[in-house]
Amino acid sequence: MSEQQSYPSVWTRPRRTRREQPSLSREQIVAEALRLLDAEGIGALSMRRLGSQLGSVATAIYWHVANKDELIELVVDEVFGEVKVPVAGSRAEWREAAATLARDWRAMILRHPWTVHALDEMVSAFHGPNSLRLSDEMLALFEAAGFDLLEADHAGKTLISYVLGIATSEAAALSKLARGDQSEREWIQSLWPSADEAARDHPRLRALYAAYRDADPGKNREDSFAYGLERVLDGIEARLPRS
Amino acid sequence: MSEQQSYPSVWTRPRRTRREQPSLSREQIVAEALRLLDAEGIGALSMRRLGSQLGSVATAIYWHVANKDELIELVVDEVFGEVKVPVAGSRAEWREAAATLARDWRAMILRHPWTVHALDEMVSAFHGPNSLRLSDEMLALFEAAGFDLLEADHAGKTLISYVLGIATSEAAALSKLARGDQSEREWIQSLWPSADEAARDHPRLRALYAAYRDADPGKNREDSFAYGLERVLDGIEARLPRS
DNA sequence: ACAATGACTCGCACGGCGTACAAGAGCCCG
DNA sequence: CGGGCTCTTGTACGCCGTGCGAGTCATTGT
Repeated sequence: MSEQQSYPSVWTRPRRTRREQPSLSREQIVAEALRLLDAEGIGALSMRRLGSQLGSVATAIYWHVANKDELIELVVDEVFGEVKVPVAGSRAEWREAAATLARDWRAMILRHPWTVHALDEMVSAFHGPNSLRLSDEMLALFEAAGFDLLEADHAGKTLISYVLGIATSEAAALSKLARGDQSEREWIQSLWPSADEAARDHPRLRALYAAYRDADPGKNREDSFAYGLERVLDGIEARLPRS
Repeated sequence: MSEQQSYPSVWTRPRRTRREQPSLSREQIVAEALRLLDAEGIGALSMRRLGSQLGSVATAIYWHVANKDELIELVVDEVFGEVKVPVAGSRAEWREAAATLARDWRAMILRHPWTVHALDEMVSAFHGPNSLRLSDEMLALFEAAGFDLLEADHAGKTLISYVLGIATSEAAALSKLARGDQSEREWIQSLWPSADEAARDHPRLRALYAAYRDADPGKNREDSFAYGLERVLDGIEARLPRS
């Protein structure tokens, strides 16, 4: 469909497939964009590339989508759809439900680290159906725990700010690694010169690096996330009206 | 210096200013880049634009800086330099010191909302001198409070993850507004259709929007940040060995 | 039966981008 | 005087997003 060889005769030219349905659709475009983003990161998503991946051309996309930003908004709302909010009937269940939500949200960001580079579009995507649902369900979760509406909003924002902050750092590092600038070995090695340099003026940093020297970085990130999550939940739980 | 008119005579042509010192320097380039970023956002920073702003051309910059990413790393470390960590002698002072640090850090991000789009470069910039100092001083702050090295690291990461997460959201919204896509009035109006839409399926969201209807958005953000900050500090403080 | 409309797709062109590369220009040291 | 060092410039390449007009169907109105 994309190759334009010149056919020698009308007869050999393939009859235009009757247009049973449009060859492009918004869903198809969004799906392929998501595939590209997950596979190769934000740098690989260009309208030209996306068009050819769809067996078409860049400009054809503009019928279905206003511009690239809008396309990314759609993809962002799509991945918001992957986060499910657990329902908690009792206050006892609330803490575990909130923790599960936080872990799922972080996992979603780490599955799609390019979201980190789409923050502008995320602002708009917050009006998408999936993020509206997410916000609403989260509000419900915190209300069920015993907060009134406004404090439920604040508490929820607190939790997701923590998740967003830490997952964003992780995702940025991971996607930088994944883009193949350097392997994990080289990454650590590139750290050591500045660590030595730092040793002169910053003894605490040196001690910290030494402590992390031979640890599994993935496990470190998990532990660090889990630690902070407990602290944030502690702080929020302390505000709950005593049962 | 950038205009290349042909002079009619050797005499009218300005004598090449003897090169007392190079006409460009890394410091100068970084400073001008920062000015551009603060004034017009990340979209306005192109090597060509920066070059002409410096009375030169884009390619001249590459003598002083390897590439655009490295330039941004330098600017990012520069703004890290704006954050000062208060020293806390006693445990009693720790909480206020940590809160001050968090507020300063957020203020820095809101002063330079483009940092939000430079996350990849921030990962590298974490090896810059200013961020090393920042990390070290923060570690010291949490150690002084009574944590051992590793928990000080975790607790510090928790606090800055929260700050980063919430300030990032704020900055993304602010810089999108600032880019003039729409005024604050239009922004709120553009919210209402989707709020009405949301009302159908998401009654809690509607109630929340109504509650925020006539409030000052700036103050809301302040309150929200302050609330979460207290919760996070509560959660961390609860882990301190009892005095 | 035929024309008109609307839904899509495509080709072309514009102005911008980062940056590789090579040629200069001014200066210092021999 | 001449070579080499430091720094600046011009040119060029291959990308990018997207506005615009022309083309290609399927459907609808007459």
